[in-house]
Amino acid sequence: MIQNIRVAVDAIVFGYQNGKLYVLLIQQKFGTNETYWALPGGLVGNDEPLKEAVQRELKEETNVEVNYLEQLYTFGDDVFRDTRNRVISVAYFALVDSSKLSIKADTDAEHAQWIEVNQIPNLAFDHNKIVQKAIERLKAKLTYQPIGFDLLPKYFLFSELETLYCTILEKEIDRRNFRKKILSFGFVEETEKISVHNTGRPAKFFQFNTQKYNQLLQEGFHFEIKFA
Amino acid sequence: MIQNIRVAVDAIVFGYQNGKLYVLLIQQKFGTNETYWALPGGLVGNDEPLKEAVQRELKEETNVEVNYLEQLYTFGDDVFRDTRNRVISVAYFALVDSSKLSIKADTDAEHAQWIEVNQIPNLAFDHNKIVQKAIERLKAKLTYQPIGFDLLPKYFLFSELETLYCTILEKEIDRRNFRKKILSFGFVEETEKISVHNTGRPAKFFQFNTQKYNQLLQEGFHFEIKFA
DNA sequence: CTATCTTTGTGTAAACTTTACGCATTTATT
DNA sequence: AATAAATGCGTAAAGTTTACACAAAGATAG
Repeated sequence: MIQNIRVAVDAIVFGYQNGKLYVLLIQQKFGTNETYWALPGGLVGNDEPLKEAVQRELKEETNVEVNYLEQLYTFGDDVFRDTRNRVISVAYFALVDSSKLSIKADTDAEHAQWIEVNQIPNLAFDHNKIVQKAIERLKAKLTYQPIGFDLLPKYFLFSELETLYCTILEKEIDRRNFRKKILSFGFVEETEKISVHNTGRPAKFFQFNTQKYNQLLQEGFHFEIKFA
Repeated sequence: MIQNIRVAVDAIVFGYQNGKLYVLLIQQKFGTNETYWALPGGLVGNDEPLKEAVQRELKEETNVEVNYLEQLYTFGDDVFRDTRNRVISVAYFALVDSSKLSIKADTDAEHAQWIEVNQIPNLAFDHNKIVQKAIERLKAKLTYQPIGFDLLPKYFLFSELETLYCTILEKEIDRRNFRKKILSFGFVEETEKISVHNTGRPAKFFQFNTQKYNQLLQEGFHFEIKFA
């Protein structure tokens, strides 16, 4: 018996801006009239590593390069997901910072769009399920890995970091305890830069020190943020 | 271009007994003399869900039925893993309780064996890497999900649970604090049964109450055991 | 030019958890 | 009866988290 199964990759790319969480989707035409929303992705090349396939598809379909990329889950229990051929899909979870939220509408990227997570339409195949799983992963990871910083620009305000956590975790967090906790880790550093907004006391910009974080990891440090 | 990639599943099945952690491996013959150790697994059927494929292969090759099964990771970046054809492998992570550590040598199961994790030989393909990843997952999960109980018989002694944690996490844990912590959760219950061993005070058998655990989960409970 | 608004930045006391042990209890063995 | 080995219970000190109060810095309006 000859095995006849296709292998695809899909990407769930999250972006964050102004208290809102977005997912990168593409609009595809099926036939003449019908359009579908779907996750960026496609078939894997014969000699192409999975991770490279995701990056290639993202580049081709959306012209986005990600800050963070990890495998999420392989969806392959739905045997008749696609009616023509069996396809199993290796889904990847990715993050970009807000500077990339404006997609440069190159090549094929014209149908790519950032959609707010609570406004996601019906997607093709089992893509809604995949997005759901990705959101759960994002929520979980936020509390035990410092991935929140990959969703923010290099220099950010503490209030931005805090609002990001509140938005994604859908929780109220005490501003003062949050700041104390994060600063106690020692890998988020004050910079000289100062933000001047129209109202309130000017705030210092902070940055994530990757080197310091890695050093702490080696010393057995374990990142964790919990809020009841 | 036609895609020509095979899809396989592999299982990393852990078992525990008397302070030792084991992995289920199979011995395969290549040609006449050479034997290889490998993880149980094989190609997925055209209309077969991934999870069912793992269970089928396990049954066929080892005659073992698992207590716990979850997807681990999809290994597909090593393009020339197998020299003939590209194969991507969806690895599953599984647990059995000690009652199953004696394999009934049925059918094809004669070449299956439980090997202690720190005595694992060189395995076929990238299977050593896969096992390593599975051990990491096991260590991590032990601290945030009550999966330790799937490695023990229905009725177990506190000292067994404690030694299991010490063995797998490779840490010293204070016996008294461990007991207090676990009992405080409320889903590990004392039974009437009493163990009489050759030495020391007889100990009560305990059991995991799944129903109680699920109820707590619904109330927002989050399992966690940390030990510095 | 001072009062007010808004957001940032620092501190501190109470409640809760974790850690580190001490010791009594129950059996088998000498 | 004394000893050894493992179980079972308790408590004080150290550390963390939670809840909340208030000062500081700039913008704006009167």
